[in-house]
Amino acid sequence: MPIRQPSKPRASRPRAQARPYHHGDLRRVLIEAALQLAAEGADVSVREAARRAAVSPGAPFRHFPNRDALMAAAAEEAQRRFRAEIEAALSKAPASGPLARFRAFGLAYLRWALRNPAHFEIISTGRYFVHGSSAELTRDNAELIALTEGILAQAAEQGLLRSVDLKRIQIAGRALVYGFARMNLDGHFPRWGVEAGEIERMAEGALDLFIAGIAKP
Amino acid sequence: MPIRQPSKPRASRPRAQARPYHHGDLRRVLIEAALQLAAEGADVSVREAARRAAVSPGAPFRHFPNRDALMAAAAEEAQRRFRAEIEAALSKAPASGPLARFRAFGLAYLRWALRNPAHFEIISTGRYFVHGSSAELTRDNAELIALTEGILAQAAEQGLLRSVDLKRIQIAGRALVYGFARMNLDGHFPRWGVEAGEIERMAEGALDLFIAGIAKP
DNA sequence: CCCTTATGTAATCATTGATTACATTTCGAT
DNA sequence: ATCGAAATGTAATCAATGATTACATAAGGG
Repeated sequence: MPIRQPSKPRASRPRAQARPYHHGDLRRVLIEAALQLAAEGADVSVREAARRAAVSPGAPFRHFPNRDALMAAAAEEAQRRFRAEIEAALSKAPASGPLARFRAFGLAYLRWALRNPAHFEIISTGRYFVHGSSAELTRDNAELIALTEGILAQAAEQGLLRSVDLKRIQIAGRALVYGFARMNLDGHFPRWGVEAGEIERMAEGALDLFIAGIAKP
Repeated sequence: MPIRQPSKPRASRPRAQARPYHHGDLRRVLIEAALQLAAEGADVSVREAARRAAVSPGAPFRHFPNRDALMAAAAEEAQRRFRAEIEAALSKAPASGPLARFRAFGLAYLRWALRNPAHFEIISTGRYFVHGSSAELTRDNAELIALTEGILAQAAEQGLLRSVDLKRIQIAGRALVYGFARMNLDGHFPRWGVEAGEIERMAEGALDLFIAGIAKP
């Protein structure tokens, strides 16, 4: 695993070749290429990523033992961005009530998933690499879940919920936003897509319906 | 498109070869092989389906123009089974109230999806063939949606719902069951899987929570 | 009975993931 | 500074797969 961050390839003797033999930060570039390919809707192949990095087809295997490892690394990067966006949204509504924070969380989740469908798929689907093989991904995800559990616990403390079965609420809420994100991803909103924002408004409506359902009347 | 159902290959002159040159019903067998492969967790390849049918690698292309067409046919078959199970469940609760029927629908949906994850994926994911390329699949799915809309309309007529925004309820409910089914499919219930039935009970709980949320108190 | 059509086989090609042998660069120990 | 080991890239190669083409065989209607 290449950990060191090599400085820009030193301008040494072999000035003849345009590209230096060593790439500089191939690992990062390959991950970026994989994410870009996914975002373009193309299927991610190691060779195509290598092609985009202007490198031989075998080079990526110096950094990733196999295709799955590349996809796992790409998933970790995507998950970082996903999580950053959610935490940013929450930090903008710090003092609001627990249910408002719950809503902000769900909305940020939905917005990111709807706007980065291919990256959401890589993160969530466990088809591109063995699910659970990345400790970072597992930990990040667990922390997000713990975050919602904390918010729900606050809501329960303040007597805002009809039911105190927090686990059930948590799972149902997760299934709702996950389902919405995946329905979009899987092409279940054909004609709505024509007007951008329509799907996000539907998602917001579904989330509000759910929250109204769990809130004490 | 081979429509005719050929009778068992006639025992004519060339008795020497064990298998007759013509297969009998290769199309059906290939679809079955594809579904079986998916159910086993293997990725479905045309060649492997041909192998299972004991036929040359090129033979499937006499029945399907490409891999996607085979997958689409497999999806149609799976959808038929899915729909049959839902309609059977509904026919067993014909006279119950609309909310009970809504619940029965959701439960049948979840049970089938949880017990036939790979087939559910083929139906729903639009990754194995161009989503919308199969008119039968599209129609079947639309009819299932119309079914739930009818049930919800009944519930609204009888004043059982807190909100009359049926479209929103429909979408949210669909996202919930779809999300639960896909979370299972995508490996988001790791440790719960140890005890079979645990996931189904969680699904039932989430569904009941949702129904309690939309029902008038 | 023959001829058209449907259906299967065999050979072949491009793409892809993966491995191996070899070349070049980098870096630390001396 | 220099030398050798480790890191990193290239070239060649392999097996599997989707797909196409030329050819072989079966089925059934005139």
